[in-house]
Amino acid sequence: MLTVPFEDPDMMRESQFGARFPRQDDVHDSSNTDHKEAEDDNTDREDEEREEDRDENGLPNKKGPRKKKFPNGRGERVKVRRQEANARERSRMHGLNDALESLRKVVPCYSKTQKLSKIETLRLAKNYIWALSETLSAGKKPDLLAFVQTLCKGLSQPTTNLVAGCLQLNSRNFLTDQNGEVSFSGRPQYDALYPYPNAEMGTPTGLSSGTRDSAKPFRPYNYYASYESYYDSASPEGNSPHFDGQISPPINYNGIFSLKKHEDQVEYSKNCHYGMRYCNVAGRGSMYRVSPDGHFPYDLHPRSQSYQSQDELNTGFHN
DNA sequence: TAGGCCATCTGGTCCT
DNA sequence: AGGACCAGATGGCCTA
Repeated sequence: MLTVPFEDPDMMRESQFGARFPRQDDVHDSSNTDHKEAEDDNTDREDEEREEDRDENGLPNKKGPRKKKFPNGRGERVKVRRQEANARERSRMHGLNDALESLRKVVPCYSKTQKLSKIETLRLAKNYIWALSETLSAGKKPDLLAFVQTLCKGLSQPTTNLVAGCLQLNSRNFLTDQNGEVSFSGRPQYDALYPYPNAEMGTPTGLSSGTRDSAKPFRPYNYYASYESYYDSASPEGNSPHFDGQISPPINYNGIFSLKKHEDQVEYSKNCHYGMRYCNVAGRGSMYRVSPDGHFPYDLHPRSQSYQSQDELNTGFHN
C-alpha cells in the first residue's frame, strides 16, 4: 500500500522511504496544525476582509496570492476537493516512485544503500536498453568495456563510479568529460569484469566457443573505438540532439524486442533482478531467457530451463 | 554554505 | 464535474 490515508496527518509525514517531509501546514506554520485548521475555517471570512482592502481601481492592495472567493459553503467544498486532489497526487507520485524503484532493481548496480537518483536511474536504464539492443543486433560477443562505457554514457561521475565499482573496475578508466562522453584510459581488470574472457570479437551469435579459459591473457583493444562504433549515427545520450524521441534503439529479431510483460510481475521480479531477461525471439511468441551462464547475451535458452548462475551474475551488478 | 535531490502542495489543462 | 497529468514553487535533508 503506497498511499497513506490523507486523514492521518502523522502518517502523512513519513514518506515510504522513511524520511520526514513537510506538509504545507508545516511550511506556513510549523508551530501547530490547529492554527492551519482555524485558518482554513476562516477562509471565506478572509476573502470578505480582503474585498475591503482595495485601491481606487478595485485592485487589491495586499501583495501575495489572492484567495478565491466562494459563495457560502462552497469554499469548504473546494477545500475538501483540494485535499482529495492532494491525496490522489501523493498516491500517484508514490506509484511513480514505486515504478522507479522497480526500474532501479532491473538496471545494473542496484543497491539498497546507495540508491541511484531518479534521473540517473532513467539515464542508466536508457543506456542499458541501448547497450543490450546493440549487442543483440551486432550478433557478436560484446566488448564488455564498451558495454560498460555505454552504460555510463551521460551519467554523472558519482554514478559512473558506482557502475564501475559494481563491475569492479577502476572508475578512473571511465572518465566522463564535459560533454558527457565516456572515455577509457588505462587497463581494465579484465578477468574481473569479463566472465568469459575467451570472447572473440566477430564470433557469430550462438557460435561462441563457450570455453572459459580464464587464464587467457588480456588482449589489448581499442575500447573507445569499439564504443564509438556503437554509435555511427546516434548516441544513447542527449549529446546527440537527434536521439531523444527521434531515434529508437536498434530493433532486434525481426523488429521484436520486448521486456517480459508485467502480468506476472512476481516471477518477473524474481527472475529479473539483473535486468532484461526475456525477449520474444523472431516473433514466434516463445519466451526465451538470456542466460548469463551461457555467455549472456549470446545464448538464448528456452525459459523453462533454469540457470543457477543467474544469482551469481546478479551479484556482480547488485550490492 | 551552496547545490542536488526529494516529497508535497498547488493551480492549470486535458480528457471522460 | 471530477480525475489524471503536469509543472512550478517551496522547504527539508544530505553532502562536498
